[in-house]
Formats: sequence, C-alpha cells, structure tokens
Amino acid sequence: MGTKERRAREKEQLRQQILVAARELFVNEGYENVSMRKIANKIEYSPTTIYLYFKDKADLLDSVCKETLLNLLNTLEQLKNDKSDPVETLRRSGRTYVEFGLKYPQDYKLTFVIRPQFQKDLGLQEGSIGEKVFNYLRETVSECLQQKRFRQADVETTGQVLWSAVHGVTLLLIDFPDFPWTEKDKLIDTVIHTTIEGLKA
Amino acid sequence: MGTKERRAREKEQLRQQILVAARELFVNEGYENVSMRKIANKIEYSPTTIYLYFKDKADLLDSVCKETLLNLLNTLEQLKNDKSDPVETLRRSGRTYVEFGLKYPQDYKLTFVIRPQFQKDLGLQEGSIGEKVFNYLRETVSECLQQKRFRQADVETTGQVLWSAVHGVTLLLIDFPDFPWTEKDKLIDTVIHTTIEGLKA
DNA sequence: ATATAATATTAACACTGTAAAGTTAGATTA
DNA sequence: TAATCTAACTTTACAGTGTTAATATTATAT
Repeated sequence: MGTKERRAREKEQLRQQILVAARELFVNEGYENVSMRKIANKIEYSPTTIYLYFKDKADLLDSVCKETLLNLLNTLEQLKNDKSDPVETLRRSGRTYVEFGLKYPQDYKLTFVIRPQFQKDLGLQEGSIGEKVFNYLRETVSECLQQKRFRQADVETTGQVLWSAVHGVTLLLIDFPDFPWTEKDKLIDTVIHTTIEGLKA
Repeated sequence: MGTKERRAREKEQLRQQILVAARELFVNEGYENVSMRKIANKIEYSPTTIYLYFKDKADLLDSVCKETLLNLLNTLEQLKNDKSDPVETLRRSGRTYVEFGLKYPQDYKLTFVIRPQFQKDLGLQEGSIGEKVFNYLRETVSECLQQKRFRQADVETTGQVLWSAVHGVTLLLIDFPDFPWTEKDKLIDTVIHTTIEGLKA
C-alpha cells in the first residue's frame, strides 16, 4: 500500500520540475521578465497549478535562492577539508565566493539583491542556509584570529568586512560588465589580498 | 514675442514635474511597484503624456539616476576643497559615499543595481556623470599614490578596490537590514580603514 | 460502482507598459 | 477676423501580468 508514498513522490517531483523551470527562466531572462504563465508553459501545466506548490511568485524565488545558497555552501565547504593555513583558506574562500557569483551571475543577484527586496525581514535567521554560509565565514575568520594572524578584532566585524569586499567586487563585475575594469582576476585577487593585508595591519 | 520661449520653459517645467514625481514614487515604493499610471495620477496628467517627455519607463529611470549621480558627485566634491592629507580625504570620501547610499537607499539601488539591469552597455561611458564620479576617485587615489602613501600599485586597480569595498558594505546594509551587523558606524569605518591599511601594506 | 479526496484547469479581476488615433487650445497666416 | 496649422494632451485599445475562486478531472478508498 505504498500508493501514498508514490503520490508524495510524484508531488515532490512536480515541485522540483517547477523549481527547475523557474530557475532556468529566472536565470536566463531575469526574475521580472518571467511570468507564471511562462513557467507553466515550460512544464506544460496550467499557470495556476504552480500555486498548488508555491504560495506565490516570491515564494518560488525564495526556494530557488535557498538552493543557490546550498550550492554556495557546498562549494565553500569543500575548501575546508585541507587543514592548511587558515589565512590561505580564507583567501581561497573569497576567490571561490566571487567566482561562484560570476559563474552564476543571475543566481547571485537573485539571492543577494532581488530576494531581500521581496522578502523583507530575511535576516539570515537561525537555521537558515544563509546563516550557515555566514557561519562558515565566522569559523574561518575565527581561526585566523585565534592564531593571531590578524590584528586583534572581533569575529563578527572581521567577517562582515570580508563579506563586504567580496560582495562588492562581485556585484560591480556583474552589473557593469562594460566598465574598463582592470584584468578581472587581478582585480579579484587584489580586493581579497588588500582586505586580508588590512586585517593584519 | 517670447511665446516660444515661454512654451519651452513650460515644457521643461512639466518634464521636471514628471521627474520629481517619478523619483518620489520610485524611492518610496520601488521601481517595479510604480506604474506609469501612478506617476501620471500624481502629476494629474494622462499616463501617455509621460511618453511625450520620456521614451519609456526605463528612460525615466535613467534620468532619475543621472540626477542621483550628480547629487553624489556634488556631495563628494565638497570634500576636496580642504587640501589636507589625501589619504584622509580618501577616507572621508569613502564614508561620504556610504552615507550617501544609506541616506537614499532606494536611490542608490536604483542607480547602482537596477539601472544597470535595464540599461545594458552602460559602461560609465565618456562624458557621463558616472565617469565623473569615478574620475573623482581616480584623482584622490592618484594623489595618495604620488605621495607614496600606498604600496606601489596602479590607480585603476586601487580605485576599483576601494569602490568594491564601499559598494559592498553599502548594499549589504541596505539589503539585509535585519542581519546582526556590528554597530553600523563601526562597520563602515572598519571597512574603509581595513581597505586603506591594506593598500599601504 | 460509488463516494471521497487530490490535483489540475478555466474564467475572471484588476492591473501593467505602451502604440495609435483622436481631440483641443493656442499661434500663425491670409 | 476667419482659416489653418501645430504642439500638447487624452482616449482607446492591446497584449500581457499575478492571483483568486469556481469548476472540472482524475485517482484512490470504500
């Protein structure tokens, strides 16, 4: 009598299907240019079916972003395996973060710019994936501080400074692709290097 | 026979009226939540009248943003009057930039996040106000480098690193108001201080 | 076979940006 | 002064939007 389970599985499958279609469209055409009808068309269901699986369009965005954050978290955590120099880990985490943003620029903007606009009060609350990502940063920074590799400072502020730097350069590179940037890799490296040197000083 | 001039003046007046209404609505309700009809209502004209003055909604956004940039430029250039320490000027410019963003958060997002999305290929091209703002940064950085206050580096990269830092912290503070930030002023100061120290190292 | 529950669809509402055509008032010319 | 022209503005219309309520369909359990 596993029909219930099968149904639940099927239901979850369609949910995923919607999510996949939504992400693909959001990423390629931008959140605002994607209509519920477009998503529905893609999965060959009627538009209103989506509302049986997601509260509204913002909820759909929310779910897509959570996936993105999970993705980012996994990508970052792979770095922590080798127990080398924490400062080096931090540097590589920074690079990985920016590269993640540039590899999936629309995903990045969806998650870190557009979503906050729609989901007020999303303060990376407890248990959220966003919080886990920031915790990763906390831990890495914490090690650097414990090993006295940085000037004395609190973990929170230090983490936030680093986040600011990588967030800033990522968004600028995404949003102003035609600006006469310094060679991209050089810029990213310099941003991270400068910030880390600044934290030592 | 100054009727022609009067008419031109009246026309410009209405243009300004539209711009003022648009800015006010964009800033209070967000670009996406403002319809042409809302703007039209506010100025008590029919919606399509706006199209006699602006190509479309994105053009309206564009004009609002140009004003914002001019505003920012003026705010920054007031700092350059006192010919004190260039590093100090840079530090104060950074603070002023972030404060500007936090004082008019919607304006800031409109200009530095939303506009680029709508106006592809806007690379702060020659003669643009955006370019002038970056030129301000170039000059200030240049002085610091000439006076050997920073480690040897090129003006462009250095400017871009600074921009990344202030842009990053500004947007994070705007977009995640509920995140458990370090005390705001402390964070801003630390971001700028860290970056500048990093440039010295 | 029938009742029940789950799932999907149709129709509708109040909006959106904007193009095209129509109107009106004021200036220019005859 | 009367006719014409022109610039400014409005009306109407279209194709699209997110979303709700009512309806229909399908699959399961009795």
